[in-house]
Amino acid sequence: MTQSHATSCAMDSILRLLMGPWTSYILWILQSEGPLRFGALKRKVPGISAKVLTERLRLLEEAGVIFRDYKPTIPPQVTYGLADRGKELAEVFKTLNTIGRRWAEEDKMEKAGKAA
Amino acid sequence: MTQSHATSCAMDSILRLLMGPWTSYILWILQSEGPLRFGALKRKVPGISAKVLTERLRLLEEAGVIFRDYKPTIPPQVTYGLADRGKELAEVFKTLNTIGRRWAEEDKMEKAGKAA
DNA sequence: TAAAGTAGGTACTATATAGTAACTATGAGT
DNA sequence: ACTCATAGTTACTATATAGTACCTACTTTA
Repeated sequence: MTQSHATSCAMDSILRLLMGPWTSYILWILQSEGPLRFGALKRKVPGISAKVLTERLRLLEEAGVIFRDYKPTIPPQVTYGLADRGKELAEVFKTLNTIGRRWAEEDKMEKAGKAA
Repeated sequence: MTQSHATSCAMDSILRLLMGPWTSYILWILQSEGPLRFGALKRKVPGISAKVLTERLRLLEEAGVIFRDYKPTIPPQVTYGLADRGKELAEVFKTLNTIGRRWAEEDKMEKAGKAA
């Protein structure tokens, strides 16, 4: 049995989406830099391959978290940006980020205390 | 290059923790049912193996999200429950859950609208 | 004497998927 | 004629890890 049985809550589908590799980083960039073209976005996420970036963007678009604006010029122009749902998520991100920072702080203090 | 390079933000480590298989489900149960013994918890997460449950619990404990209370009786009694950090996360969970539910609602409406 | 329950640990396998490299069409520039 | 850029796609490989099955020590109960 795979875990799909047990993942009944709505939150889980969001987590599953967000947790793909690079995903949170991609959203973070789109949130802080605004809409970007594929190539520009790829350059902002050093190390990601076109394949994986495409994969992630497709999933995020399908979930309605980002929009995709395709202009069939030559060469084509494809722009990605946060949709309403993405902006909603960005708020939660900020909370998680704050919590994460505080935890890291606490852990550091704890370690320093033990070392003393 | 693996993605570790790119995951600089604090939020990411939390997401990475939460997203392990079953993890959010485990936390959800501990939040709604209170502290549970290993066996009881395992029974509440149908389909999970002892190995994976142990693995997840260890990670959550290491992150300070849950506590582990070990009593070396025979047979041993080990109780797990939400620590302060876990309760903090539970708040974010509720937000995500609400958002997830609304999205699912919206998606359903959308689909119904298209079908008509 | 044997089975069952506790809380796991160990060894192995199977599979999903991240990563790599090469390829697509089109046009612009030199 | 050749290269570069765009926005991907396709085919292949490599690896991390979820899953399965079996093991531990000890006691209680039948």
